[in-house]
Amino acid sequence: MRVSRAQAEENREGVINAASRLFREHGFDGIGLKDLMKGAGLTQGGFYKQFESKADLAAQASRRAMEHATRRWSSAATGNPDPLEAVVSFYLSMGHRQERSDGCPLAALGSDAARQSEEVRAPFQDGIEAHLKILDEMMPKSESSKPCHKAMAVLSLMVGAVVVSRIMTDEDMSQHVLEAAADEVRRIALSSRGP
Amino acid sequence: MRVSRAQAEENREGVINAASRLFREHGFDGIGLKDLMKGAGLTQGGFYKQFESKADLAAQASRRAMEHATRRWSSAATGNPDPLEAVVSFYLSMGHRQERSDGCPLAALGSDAARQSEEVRAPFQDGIEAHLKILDEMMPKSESSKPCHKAMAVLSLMVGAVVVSRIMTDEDMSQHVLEAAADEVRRIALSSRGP
DNA sequence: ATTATCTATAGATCTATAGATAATGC
DNA sequence: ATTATCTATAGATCTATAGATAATGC
Repeated sequence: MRVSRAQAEENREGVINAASRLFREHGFDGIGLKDLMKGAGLTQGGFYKQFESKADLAAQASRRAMEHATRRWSSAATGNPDPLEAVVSFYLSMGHRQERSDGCPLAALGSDAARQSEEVRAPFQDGIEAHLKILDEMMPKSESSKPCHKAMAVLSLMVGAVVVSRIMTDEDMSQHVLEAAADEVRRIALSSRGP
Repeated sequence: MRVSRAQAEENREGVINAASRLFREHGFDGIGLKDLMKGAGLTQGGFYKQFESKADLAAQASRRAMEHATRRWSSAATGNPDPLEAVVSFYLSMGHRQERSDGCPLAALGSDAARQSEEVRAPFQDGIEAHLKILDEMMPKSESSKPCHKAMAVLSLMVGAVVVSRIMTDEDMSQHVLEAAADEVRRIALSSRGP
């Protein structure tokens, strides 16, 4: 029954990784400890030897998910002639709309996260800052505006568009929302970029 | 114990109204039938004489909340010299950020709604269309673009900003996000409005 | 007589804990 | 001997149903 320390650590990571997907799919309140552990091939009983509480796992799984999302933005941006377009084209796509469990945690858990304790919201705060930093690099350098001003608007627009798009039952309108958001993101990035 | 038919109908409405607030506060999975009924001063037992299921109440409460939100936009807009500014100033405010249970259902329940059945998502779809119609009136008339193109981007931006703003633990940044979104909404509305 | 609401309960599931089991690590 | 994971369980809560109660509506 007992496994090596290395294996135990691997199992713990497995739970966090599974939870990062399962929470995005079902919400923090939509899945129980039994299924979270089963997601990593374990049983419920070991949970409290690995984590302080369900909120503790929620916090760690959210951090994992946000870091993964940040890396995805980062790698889409670096080495691309048009970094913003690269991000827009995967984020504001019907593919992203459909795969909640592997997509942006802000869109999948945003409304849920707002209801959580600081413990759970903190990793989102950090992840948002990391996203803004990446986005800000792509924005026109306007000396007058406050830090990340445009990046904040663009992130809000992108997250909001995916949330709204996922709610809609009308698939055509749903896609139209993503396209409208993409067009506007491009306009924001172009604005005042000239001389 | 039995009450008049008029009172019974009033009680039913009371449950829907209470639920429309309580779901926004706690999420669809974050509150049970007992507390939903208690919100209207009733006990759990009568629930299934009033509603088909919890999802049925979720759908009706969501419709009620979306209709209320639409009226709020509508009344802020009509009779105001600058309708968009009127909507922006209540929607993208710290006051709205803080009062989840009386605020926009899209921001409070967006991520949750995306996980629900069509039955529950349909009232959101209808409410989104109603919001877009109001917003579209305020947008510059561009003959070339598709219907509600800019309105869709503005709605996404506003919803996303409130969602992101509510997640953030850093209050200053949280307010900054709302301000950045407000600035960008104004820019979008102004763009290509000139000759 | 009908029925709106109540109390009570079934059966499932939730978070969390206790103690057994069996393999690691010393 | 220690400990990672297991089975089992406590106690609360969840959705949903059954049947009692008491007031309305005919």
